[in-house]
Amino acid sequence: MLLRLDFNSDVPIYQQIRNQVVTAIASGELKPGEKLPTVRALAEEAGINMMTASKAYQLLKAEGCVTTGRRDGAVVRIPERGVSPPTMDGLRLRICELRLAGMGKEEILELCGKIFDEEVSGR
Amino acid sequence: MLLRLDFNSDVPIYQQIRNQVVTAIASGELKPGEKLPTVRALAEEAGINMMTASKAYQLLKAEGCVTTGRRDGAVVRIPERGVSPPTMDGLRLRICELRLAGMGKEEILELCGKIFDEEVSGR
Amino acid sequence: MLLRLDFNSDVPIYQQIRNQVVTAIASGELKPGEKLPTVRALAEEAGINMMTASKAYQLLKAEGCVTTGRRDGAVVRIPERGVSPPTMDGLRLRICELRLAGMGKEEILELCGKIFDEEVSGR
Amino acid sequence: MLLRLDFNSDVPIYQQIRNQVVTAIASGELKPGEKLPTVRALAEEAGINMMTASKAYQLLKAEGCVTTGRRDGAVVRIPERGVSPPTMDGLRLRICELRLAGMGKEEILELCGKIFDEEVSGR
DNA sequence: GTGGTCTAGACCACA
DNA sequence: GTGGTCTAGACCACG
Repeated sequence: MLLRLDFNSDVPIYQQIRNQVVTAIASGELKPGEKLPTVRALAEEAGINMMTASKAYQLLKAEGCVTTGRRDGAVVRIPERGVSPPTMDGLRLRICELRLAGMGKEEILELCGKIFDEEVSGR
Repeated sequence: MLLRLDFNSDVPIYQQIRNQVVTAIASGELKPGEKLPTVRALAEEAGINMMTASKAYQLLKAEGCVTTGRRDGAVVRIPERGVSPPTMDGLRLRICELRLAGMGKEEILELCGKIFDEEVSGR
Repeated sequence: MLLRLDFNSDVPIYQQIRNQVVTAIASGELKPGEKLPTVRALAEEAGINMMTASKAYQLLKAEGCVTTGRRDGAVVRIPERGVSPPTMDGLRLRICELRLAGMGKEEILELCGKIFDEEVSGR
Repeated sequence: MLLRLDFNSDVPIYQQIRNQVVTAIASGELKPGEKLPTVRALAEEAGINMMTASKAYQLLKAEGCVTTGRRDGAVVRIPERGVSPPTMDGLRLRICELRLAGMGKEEILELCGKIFDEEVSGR
């Protein structure tokens, strides 16, 4: 899995990592049981600090997307939790933005369907 | 239009304002040509710093959602720009999160349609 | 409020801080709305790093015991959450330990009542 | 006696073992004089490192909950020591957490009594 | 001036 | 060798 980090973004690096891992799991690129790089390896690969990498893993752990044991490093999991309020709020906002960009209901649904198919094609 | 600000949120105040204005325009609660309060008035009403209110308007102006006249007045308009990359990225992320929360394509599309109907009912 | 940190303890410093704040809130020493020192002030007072102090506040924030805004620093809150599983597990373990120390049911209940009265006397 | 280890927990494996043995003794599931598996056997059964198993036994021995013979054998005993400070501190913390979760004195005592009855029923 | 983020190191408990 | 913790600084967004 290849990370694409934007160091100039307002989005914290650890959040970018979290987002990309979430996306990768949803798309099937990362499968349950698969091992993620160690914090050290990730930090070196991505050219970031260990603590930043660690924080990303802690976020993912708190969401139930990975388990970080003392044995295996970080391992991918499928979380059991339902939809979180931030997810709903974010979705609502994006749909409003699409509406403002001139899209109608059908267009939006088509777009969402297309995104779903693209992202989850591998699964 | 009533602003609901959460001062404990991680989302910056100015961003909350921007989001709520965007949502209000999308829902038809705010209509093109309608005048928004001045920066000063908004700051007083909401109990926030003038710089914060100003920043929110700047954001909205940059997105083409308002036009700001000579003084502080801001007038609602419908932006002409298409869908922005952040919007697309955000939407993609939310859909991945829904997928990870266990929802299938049909459920997600249904949810999006429901949100659209709720938010844009007034228009 | 005075913090007593044991730098030789296995319990992480940020956890010690969290525990003492929780105890202080329960005892009424800290009241809702009361302001906690800034991370910088706390770090200096306690002779610890800013990030350690910050982590303690983040823990408390995640538990709903404080709100850390960009305006006021950290402010004490009464959390709305119910009893967490770790609390129950910890309580269960301690009761077993008391049993093993030779205490009977009545003695244990008396002890718990005494602790409650001591800790929550100020409230 | 069946160990239930959570390798994803933040609680160290050896501590989990210690806790469960303590609980088992308190509940009467393990009786004084009863033999525990050797370090080697325990490690194999539970799929853990021998050092981890050994550390758990060392903990229990230090607390007076087992006596270890010449080889690896460990025999259950009832400790003579009184209540340890960590136990008291932990109990105090849990009671504060319960208080913060909104429980009153009566509720807490009732809960403690219920836990006692459940855990120590077999004795 | 606040908390949030990040860096570049170090030490330690765990396994 | 892993992740967790901590330090001593720095920069930045927010207000």
